[in-house]
Amino acid sequence: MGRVSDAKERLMGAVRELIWEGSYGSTTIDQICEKAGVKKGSFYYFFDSKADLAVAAIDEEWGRRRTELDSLFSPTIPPLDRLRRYCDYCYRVQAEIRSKCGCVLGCPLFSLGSEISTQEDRLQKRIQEILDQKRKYLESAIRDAHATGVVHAPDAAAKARTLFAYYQGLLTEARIHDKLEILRDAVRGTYELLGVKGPEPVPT
Amino acid sequence: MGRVSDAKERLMGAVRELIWEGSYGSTTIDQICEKAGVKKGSFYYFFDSKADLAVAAIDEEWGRRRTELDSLFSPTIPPLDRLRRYCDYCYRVQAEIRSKCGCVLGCPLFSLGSEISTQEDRLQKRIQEILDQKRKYLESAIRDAHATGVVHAPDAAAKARTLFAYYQGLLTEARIHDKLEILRDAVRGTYELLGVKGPEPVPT
DNA sequence: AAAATAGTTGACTATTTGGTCCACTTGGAT
DNA sequence: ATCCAAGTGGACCAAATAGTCAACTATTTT
Repeated sequence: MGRVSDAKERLMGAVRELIWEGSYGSTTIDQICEKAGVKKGSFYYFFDSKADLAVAAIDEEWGRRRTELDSLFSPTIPPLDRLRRYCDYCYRVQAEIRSKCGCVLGCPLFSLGSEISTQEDRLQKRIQEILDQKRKYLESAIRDAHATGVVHAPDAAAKARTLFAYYQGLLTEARIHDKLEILRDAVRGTYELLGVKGPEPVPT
Repeated sequence: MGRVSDAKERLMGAVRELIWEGSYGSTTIDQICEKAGVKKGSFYYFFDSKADLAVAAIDEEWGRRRTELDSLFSPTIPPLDRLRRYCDYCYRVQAEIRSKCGCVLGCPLFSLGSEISTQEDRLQKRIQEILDQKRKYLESAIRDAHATGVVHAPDAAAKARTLFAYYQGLLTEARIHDKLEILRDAVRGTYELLGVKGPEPVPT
């Protein structure tokens, strides 16, 4: 009933782009509204604040990403292949964003989480939760790899933390140096970190 | 000749603290001036802008840090010990900052570099340079470790990039989750990543 | 067609912010 | 002692910013 609108979605899209391309602190509500083609009155009709919008925008995006990760990390795929394909996926995502906006932008959640760690409690909590969920994908892949005997990782959770820190570090380095090629190391680094026996697969 | 002052130093100290505890985008010139006990007129007497001050503040701090790193990574120390001691050092620094301001804050350069990657070109360049220099410490330790035969790392530069990404990822995770204990993994992760043969030393 | 609901608009306010200006003060060199 | 370079203070400005509000419009329900 009543009028219908996609202004809410446009606002979420706008804030995602602005934060990812720039930063949370440097994007203003006016900018968000302009990019979304929405007046401030409507902004405050849908959201209480920038932080409120950011939480909603992140949740929406995570819903989409999760289904992609679910398929990348499907238990039907050999565990090491999951990791290899995840590295490829990250590379492709970054390559795409670079060709679209001219810069490598890294992981939006990690950058945002780092930026606002001491501010915006609600937002921070949500980011922590999502990052924890992302790490779970690695953890189960590593556990399966251990069970298969292809790597030695009796403590899959610990290895996953290590691998996750490495991935996020790499992605952030790619952002800081605006260099896509940095991500080319991901597969090799993964294999080294996991101590994979046997020849490394050819990079794709 | 003329009047003397440490206002410049106070401003650099203030901006460092504010950016580290919060973020670049969220710290205003007014805040910096207040924290430093300096009026805006004096601010603009010494610096052109927030970015200009940030560059100066970073350079000054790097000068101090470098001498500490030089001693930590002294070639007279066995290469793996250098890395172990560096991990300890990072832990101590973070523990200290936490007891001082209540939060784990991670690596200020890395967080800042990620935040402003698409803005503030001059500042960004400087951060890239310093991060590159920091990585060199790891690189030479790894090269020495390879020469000693204690690890197999024919491409020391590549290994250093991997290890550096891991460290920075870990530090940023510690900031995001405000958990010091995350850093406890650093030594183990280092050994796994380098594929160190032999028993891991007891954690300190 | 009327009423109720959902969303839009633009004008408005108050505050914060970056930045300027210049008279003034302070301390060292002569 | 006095001159003058180095540094200070604070008033002031314009723009940017967050946030409010009431009148208005469009769509669905009855």
